Amino acid sequence: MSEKTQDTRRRILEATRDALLSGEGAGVRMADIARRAGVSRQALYLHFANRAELLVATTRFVDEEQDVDARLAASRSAASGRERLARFIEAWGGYIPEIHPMARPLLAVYETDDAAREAWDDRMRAVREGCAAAVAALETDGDLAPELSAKDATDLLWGLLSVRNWEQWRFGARWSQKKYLAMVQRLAERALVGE
Amino acid sequence: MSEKTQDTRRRILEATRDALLSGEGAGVRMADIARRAGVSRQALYLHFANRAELLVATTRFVDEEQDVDARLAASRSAASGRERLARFIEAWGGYIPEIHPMARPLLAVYETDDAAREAWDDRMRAVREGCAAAVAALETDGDLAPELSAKDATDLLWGLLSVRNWEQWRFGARWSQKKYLAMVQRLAERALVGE
DNA sequence: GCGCAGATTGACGCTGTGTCAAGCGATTCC
DNA sequence: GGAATCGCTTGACACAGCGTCAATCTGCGC
Repeated sequence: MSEKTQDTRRRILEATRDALLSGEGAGVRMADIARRAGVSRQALYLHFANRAELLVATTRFVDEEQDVDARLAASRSAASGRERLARFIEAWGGYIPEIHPMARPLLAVYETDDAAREAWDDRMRAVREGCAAAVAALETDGDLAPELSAKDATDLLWGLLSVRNWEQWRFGARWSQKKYLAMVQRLAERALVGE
Repeated sequence: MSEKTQDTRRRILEATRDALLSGEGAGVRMADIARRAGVSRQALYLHFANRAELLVATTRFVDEEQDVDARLAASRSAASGRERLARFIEAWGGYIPEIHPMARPLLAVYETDDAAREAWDDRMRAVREGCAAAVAALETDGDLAPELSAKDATDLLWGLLSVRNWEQWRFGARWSQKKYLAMVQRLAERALVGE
């Protein structure tokens, strides 16, 4: 891959990100992206096999820009399990709004597009690992509700922190981001921590 | 509308329901439905303006068959607020699996199709009313967590009981329907009821 | 100057939705 | 018994958007 290749590729990714962020939402077409990148529609296919792959690459690109790993890692330094849980929710819940514009079109084709599903599931598995780590920390402290297995607690938390739930509460119920975070914190605490 | 018209319409609705139930999922095409109904593809358009409208009509049709209103109403006879909450979760949570095959393709076009969004939102508003009633009953008993307003509690419950959450826990986490119900019951109790 | 990589251009195939016009059989109306 | 009407069929078509292909162009390394 030459420097030029990398440059074009980058421009395409930025164009995709910007197109998605510009509010068009799920209706962003390959032709739109190409125009925005100042490149022919066919050039997109020289760099990405199809639309799904391009979307996936774009989420990864944005993840790197935003340094999501570092954000999620921050919760690791928490002193207690309960604090770690809170820090993780804060980190992930605060990150959702940033990736949501990218996530939306991906979710829109989730059912019909194998590549999109694969990519989304892959990212969500990473979130689940974060959930599992927080639950493990709780368990170590003896703070995990005794009636919950670690697996069930992880899945419970994972579900609470889903992007779909964020959409539901943020837009369906019209909660502010701040309120969303506060409510989910409270909910997770009550759901996972033993009395 | 003649008897024959009604008959054809009914056959189309049944064919749509069956096609959706037969596992094809969201990928059911107009042509498939027509073939199954033993009718020309164009006949579908004589009865329904477009695909979304047909899907919407099918969910209504199934709702009537299943008598969803009666199911949800059953919770109304509960003696206490807490029992009413439990009965409502049981009724709605138990109904989701039945309508899910119909709901899936509707949700798939939710973003792009106004009619579908309208219809789905309408049905979900009905669920929210059920949530609000359960929360009101809790409040009357003085069992609602004091830090929650009735509205927030309603939205919280509404979110927990969303179809997306059911999908997440049922398929993402691979919980059984029984486990889903038990977990959501526990979660709702802890989330809404004051100590 | 040669050759190749990266990009462009323009055309095409495909799928699935929705539209249109002509026609056909059964029922109804007088 | 003929005409009008209704419900449906048949076959063709337009359109959007994705993905593909072949031919061509441009610029760089050597």
